[in-house]
Amino acid sequence: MTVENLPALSPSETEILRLVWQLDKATVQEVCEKLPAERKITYATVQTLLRRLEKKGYLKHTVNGKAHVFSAAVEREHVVKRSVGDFLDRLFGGDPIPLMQYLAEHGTISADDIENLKRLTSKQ
Amino acid sequence: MTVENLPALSPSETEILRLVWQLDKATVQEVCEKLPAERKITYATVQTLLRRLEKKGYLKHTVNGKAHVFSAAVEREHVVKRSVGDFLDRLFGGDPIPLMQYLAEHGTISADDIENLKRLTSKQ
DNA sequence: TGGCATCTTGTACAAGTGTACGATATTATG
DNA sequence: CATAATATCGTACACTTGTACAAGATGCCA
Repeated sequence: MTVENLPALSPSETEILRLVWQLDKATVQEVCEKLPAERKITYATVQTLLRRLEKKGYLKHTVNGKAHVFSAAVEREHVVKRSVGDFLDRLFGGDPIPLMQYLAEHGTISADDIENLKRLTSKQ
Repeated sequence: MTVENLPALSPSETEILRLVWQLDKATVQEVCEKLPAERKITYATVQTLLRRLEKKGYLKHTVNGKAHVFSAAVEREHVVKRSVGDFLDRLFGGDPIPLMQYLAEHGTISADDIENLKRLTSKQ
């Protein structure tokens, strides 16, 4: 399943999906624990979001005891690609340069980081 | 009015807002014309989105003849800052480096561009 | 085996979103 | 001034999203 055909991710769903990626496999509880403390959201809500992510095709689950263990059903790279692409289109008309510039100016990005990036791009 | 207090932008609203920025001032028609051809959306829909953007506080309008002329009510910089910040949080847990990397690897970004960015950051 | 703790499932519901029709107002034009 | 063209405004409506409760299922421990 390519990401292209899947329904779009809502902001909250994206957040949850990221945590599942980070944990590789995760139960509802584990995702809850990984949430930043200031993000007050109940177990039940996380559960619903995981369910929706599965229904949309982004996650699958296996059963372990009574708990569901969720994991990615599509490659993270693909999701990132589409998400960044969409974001870029909407906010910058598709041009990545202004975003790079913004990050370079306002992000906590050092000259070293950029040096590394430069190496990355020139290496192919 | 700082952007902080304003209701969040939906994807479609963001797209329309970007066009208004691009045009500086724009009527419904002008925004429609600026839309990419493959984006099939009616005049009425654009109108609604512009109205909602105004209601949310992102746009204001003056009247010229029978047409409304919309323009930004908040600084683009601020909106970009918040949008990028939110996006970064959701998809990358707030860390800009992976996004930079992604753009460097997959975007159409030349080594020259990066060189410029480097100059940008090291200059402060 | 009985119950506590923990899970999932079903369901809910208000608000937001994407999309747009129909009615009404306004302006330019013949 | 009548009318066509063009605007806006009110409204609609199905779908999504964010958030969550309540009820039923399941596994664990005494």
